[in-house]
Amino acid sequence: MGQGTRLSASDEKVLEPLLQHVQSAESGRDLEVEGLSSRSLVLVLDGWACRYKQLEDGRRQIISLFVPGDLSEPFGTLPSLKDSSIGALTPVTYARLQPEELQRIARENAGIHQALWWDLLVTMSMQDERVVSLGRRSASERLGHLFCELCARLDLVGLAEGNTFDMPMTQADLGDLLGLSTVHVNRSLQELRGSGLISLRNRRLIIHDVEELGAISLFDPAYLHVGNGLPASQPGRSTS
Amino acid sequence: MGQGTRLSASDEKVLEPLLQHVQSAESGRDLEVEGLSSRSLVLVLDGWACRYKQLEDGRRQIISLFVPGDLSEPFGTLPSLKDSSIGALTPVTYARLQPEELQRIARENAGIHQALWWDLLVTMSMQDERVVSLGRRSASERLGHLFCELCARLDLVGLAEGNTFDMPMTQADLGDLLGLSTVHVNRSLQELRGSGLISLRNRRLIIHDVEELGAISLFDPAYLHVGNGLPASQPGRSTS
DNA sequence: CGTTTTCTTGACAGGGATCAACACTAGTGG
DNA sequence: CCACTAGTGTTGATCCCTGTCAAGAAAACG
Repeated sequence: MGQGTRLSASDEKVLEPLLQHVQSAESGRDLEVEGLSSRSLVLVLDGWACRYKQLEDGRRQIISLFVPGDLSEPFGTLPSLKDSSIGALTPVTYARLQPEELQRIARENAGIHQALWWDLLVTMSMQDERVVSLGRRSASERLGHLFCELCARLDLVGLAEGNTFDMPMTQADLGDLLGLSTVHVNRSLQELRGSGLISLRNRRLIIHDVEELGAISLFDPAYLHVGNGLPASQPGRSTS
Repeated sequence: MGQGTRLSASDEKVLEPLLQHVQSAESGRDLEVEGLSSRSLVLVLDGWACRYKQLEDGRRQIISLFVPGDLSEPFGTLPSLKDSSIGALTPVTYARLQPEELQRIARENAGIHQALWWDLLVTMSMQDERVVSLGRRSASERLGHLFCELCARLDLVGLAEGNTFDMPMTQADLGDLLGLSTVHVNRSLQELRGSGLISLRNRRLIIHDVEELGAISLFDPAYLHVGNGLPASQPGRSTS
């Protein structure tokens, strides 16, 4: 999932039964709360959500972002990534899946199985790249890098028109995601606007010069693994 | 792997054949280089290594740390985490594994299979926690948090004596791992020493007050998932 | 419309980076 | 055993990126 484009039409049909428990949540609500022992998976259908951790003193860090098509836990079955919460950044429509159900389907369907491994791979790669951003990129580089990544991700699910797309995150949310204060996000954003690289009005982002924005933020799309197919082998699939 | 303690003696025996291709590398050398298409897995037997990315302008970010017992790629088979390099932080002895080989063993041995999933889970949890550190913790909090984590990890593989253990990383390495400059690492280290929380001489670290160090760095060991067994179900293992 | 959230701006403080020496330590070879 | 060298640790001085506080403008919303 993540990039469902990789799934064939018949694959998608297999997933339909999963979409029985469709729910929705308003912006700011939690879909899953930290520490809850029994957790289900969340497949975001519409809106943006995130996984985050909150420190005792209130500091908050968003760990990963979910746009439509994204699955909350890579491979849909690491039930113990539960020391973080899942929150809605906008009003969200989502399907709540039972891990066992997804596992059963994956077992019976090679395409789905591969797609899940691919999703896991991309998720981890993005996580790596986020570490690089937080550790070594400046504020505006982080923003530029994020926008380039989002443009690519949203394009895969048909939510980007060229280099324009909806970016419904609040500046405070961006700060929590990129490890910056709200005020500094605002100023860095203006810097990017000032250079003519982007426009951001009414929650709509236009990247005027993707090449240049990617260059200044040291963005190398390789880590998203789009275009290249699946890696040769995946483990765990013992039935042929 | 990761925390091999979870493996029974018979499990360990199964792994022995993997240890045929044992190699070693001097400090600073790369075990695997970014971009190389065919990669094998690295199981660290002795010494410390890391996975890192280097930006075009020279900035370097260490993404994860490998101590003895650690496997370079979670589940041993995400061959495309290859846009990063693996480097030796100290002289390292390691086994080079073929992904297919490990997969075969995992398929035939439930214990190994579970251990690999557990390793993947812990790896991802640590990665999450690193994101929180880089995004929201101050310099000395990051150091304190790292030391607490290391103490727990090394203890699992018998490399910690109480709260004392070898910490062979250079201050420059620490900077690259925690997103700080070398100089600032030095100063933050002195701050921790000054508070009487730690001693660090001759590459040997003593944590004098783990409780306190954990408290000031907002360290919550839950994410390491030690003590609690494996989560109820793992995917991908379709043969019973 | 008023109310609340979000966005902007300014002034100021501070954590952390950078540059540049200098002190140690350890390994090298004579 | 003693220079000699290279890498690492330590310090000081200085700069600047980013955080904090606070208040006003602009949107979003019921």
